[in-house]
This record gives sequence, C-alpha cells and structure tokens, in this order.
Amino acid sequence: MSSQKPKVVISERTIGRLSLYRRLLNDLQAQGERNIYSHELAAMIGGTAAQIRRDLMAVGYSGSPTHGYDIRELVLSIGNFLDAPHMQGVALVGVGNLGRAIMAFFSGRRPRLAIAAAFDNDPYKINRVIHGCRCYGIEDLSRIVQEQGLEVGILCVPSQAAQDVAERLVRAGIRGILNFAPIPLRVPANVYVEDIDMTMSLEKVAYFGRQHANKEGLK
Amino acid sequence: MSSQKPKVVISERTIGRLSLYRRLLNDLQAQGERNIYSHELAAMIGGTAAQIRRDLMAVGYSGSPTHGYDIRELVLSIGNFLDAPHMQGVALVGVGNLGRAIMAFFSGRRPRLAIAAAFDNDPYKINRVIHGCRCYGIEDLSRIVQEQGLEVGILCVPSQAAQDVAERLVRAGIRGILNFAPIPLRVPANVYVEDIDMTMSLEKVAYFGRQHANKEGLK
DNA sequence: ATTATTGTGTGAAGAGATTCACAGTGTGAA
DNA sequence: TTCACACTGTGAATCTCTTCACACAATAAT
Repeated sequence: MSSQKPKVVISERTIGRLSLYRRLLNDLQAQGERNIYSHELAAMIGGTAAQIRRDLMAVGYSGSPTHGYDIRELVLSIGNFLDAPHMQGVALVGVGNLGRAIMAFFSGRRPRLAIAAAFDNDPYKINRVIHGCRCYGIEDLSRIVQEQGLEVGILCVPSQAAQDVAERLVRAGIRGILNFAPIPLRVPANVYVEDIDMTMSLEKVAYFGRQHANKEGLK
Repeated sequence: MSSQKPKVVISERTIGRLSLYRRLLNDLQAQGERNIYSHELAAMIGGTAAQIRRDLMAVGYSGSPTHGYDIRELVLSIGNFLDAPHMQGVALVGVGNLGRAIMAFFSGRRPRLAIAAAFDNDPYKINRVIHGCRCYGIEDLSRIVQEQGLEVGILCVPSQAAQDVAERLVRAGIRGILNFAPIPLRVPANVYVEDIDMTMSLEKVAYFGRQHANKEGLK
C-alpha cells in the first residue's frame, strides 16, 4: 500500500524536467513518432543525453540500446511516476486578472490535475462560472476544499492577503501551494510551496540579457 | 567604460535572490525600518544568514557588525548592481488572457524596467491601449523594438507561435526573453531565456505536496 | 582602558547536481 | 556465428551551490 513511495528522494529539478519530457513526448507521439534516443530528447530541451538518462532512472523505465525509448511506454511510465494514483483537484484563490488568465491557461489541459474551484472575496464574482469553474466566497474555502478533497492550491491574491490565504489553505488541508504572490509564504514544513515570482524572473532576464550581450561583444 | 562588468560571474540563483531581497527591503524601508541583520532577512525568506551574506558579497556592500546593514544604502547598492545604468524597455508579445494579466501585473511597478509596447496579430487589438500600453501588429515588432531601443521580451503567445516570435525578437535586437510558452526556445547563445512553465510548476506542487504529506505521516 | 558581546566577511568543508566515461546489450551485416 | 556498431545505465569525477566556522571589528558595559 505504501510501496508507491520513491526509494530515494528525487530532486526538484528532476521532477520538473520529467514533467517537461512528458509534454514533449506527448507532442511527438501526436506527430506519430514511436521511438526516441536520449540525445534526441536532449537536443530538444537544450540539455545533455546523460542528464536525461539520469532523470529517467527515477521513473524506472529502461530503453533499449538499439531503439532508444518507446515513446508511448515512456509517457505512461512518467505518468505512473509523477501522477497521483487518484485525481488531484486544485483550488485557485484570487480571481483577478492573473487568476482568470491562469484558469484559462489550465482549462482542459490536465484532466487529472484540474482547477476544481475558484475563490475570491469580491461579491460580484461569487457564484459566477469562469472558464468552466465555479467561483465561491473565501468563507466557503475550507468547506469546499474538504467536500471536494482538493489537495493543491494556486495563490494569486495581492501580496498583503497572501499569507492569510495561505494559512486558510493549509488549515483546509491543502498540501501544496503554487504561489504567484511576490512574497515568501510561511507555512508548516509538510506543505510544499513553489513560487512563481514574475518580477524576479523579469529582473533576471534584464540582468543576464545585458551580461550575455556583453559576452558576445568580448568573444 | 567596461568597468561596470562583474569581476566574477554571479550565479542565477544569487541574482534572483538579490531581486527578492531588494523588494523585501523596500517594504521594510516603507515601514520605517532602518537597519537589518543577515539573520533577520534570512528568517523572512526562510533561508540562512550565511547565504545572505554570501549573496551580498556580489554587490560589494558591507554591513557593520554592530548595526547590520543600513537598509536604505543596501537597497541602493543592490539597485546599482542589478539595474542597468540606462532604462530598459520591455516588449510583450501575445496580448491574450495571460499577456493582459502580465501587463496589469507589471503596470507601474518598476519604472526603469517597464513594458513599453505590446504586440499581437489580432487586428481587433491593434492600436488599442491596454493597461497604459499601446498594442501593435507583429509586423511592426522589429521597427518599434529598434525605435524604442527595447532590450527585453516577454513571450506569451501559444506554443505553436513561440519559436517564430522568439526568432523575430532576437532579430529585432532583444537580448533576453521571459518565456511563458510551455516549450523550450532555441535561440543564439548570446540571448538569455528564462522560462516560466506553469504546467511544470503545478505538477511539481502536486508531486511534492504528496511527498511532504507522506513525510509527515511517517515522522 | 579593558572586556564581553554580537554580527560581519570569507576560506574551507560539505552537499548536491551534472557530466564523463565505460561496461554491458541488442541488432543487423557479413 | 562472429563482428561492429550505437546506445543505455550507472559508478566515479567534476562542477556548482550552500553551509560551517572562525578571524576580525564595532560597540556597550564596567
């Protein structure tokens, strides 16, 4: 029953890349490809073949020296490894510009990991259905999360509200939070938080864009 | 003239954290705080004091053993290090749900690194002003980027269009791209790309949310 | 003036991630 | 059947990032 847990702990980087591999492999499969070598996949993502083979050790699927990896089987194996055995519902809090864009983005994309309910404190939004998803008041968060067994939260409220909403999510039983609010959240150690900090990312691009440009000038 | 380049190469992680430090320090400053110790800042971001001191070595600002860091001076030093000496304009391509949300998000946030022009191929959007920013057709991209000297691009078009638009941005002279399209871009080595892959992030949260929850159960 | 305290800056150690390099393997050609 | 080939899986080496631990400095207390 508890045999599905990984023997070794797999790094965050590897989990992220596996998600990416799967998406690319899905596209290839849709185009009718059947097999792929590690170096081909590496070329697609701009990485090394060794990295890919190392990552795939985690999922425990073996390729063949002569045909590489069977794409269909590999996709299934990655899914087996990455996905929960059950469906995981997602709660999104903060139905502003960004929240609605995220709802649109994920709408219909991954049926087993879909946004099941949205929450906001604007009475004008409550009970509306946005991108196929019902919007509730914050006061209903705990009840809905528990009724629907939602496990993952997406946080796109303004910074000032973020910590408070994060705590509500945790109390409601959420185990992982995707945080778009540009402040660090304080949550218990058994809750996983992934930050998407667009300001930080944009500043990185501005900084390294300059650096790289310089580099070329020197070469 | 070329003395502004860093002696040593600074890691991506460090640059990201510096951006975060600055934002938090700005908030503290607004609240009237004047000094801060590395361990206080560390507590705010959930990191270690050593890490912060190490990161600050890059900017070359020294604190005092007795009063820690002067917040105002530190903010200025980080700015000095991170920001371009000139203003950097940003071009956003893809004025869909996500593009508009990003325009709203950055609107008025960092005047020296602001979205200066938006591009789309939908005639209905062209020449509209959205969140204070004019929208042009894709065919004008190269001209506008050059006229306004834009250096950074934000890419929020659908996957199928992303590679093509990325190439247009590069040809127009863009040096760094913040890529929201969920596919890896192929660009020359002197262009820096930062990916924001929301699907990958959500899958990571789903995976590690489960892991962390398990961990607690075992403890 | 001396001492005790507390925090900085940084060399060195440690941990973690990536890449190297090679033994092992399945296949097709001779 | 044997050989040559091209690739996988993985131990070991390397590289990168983080943390440790301590010399040094500024102050307050005595």
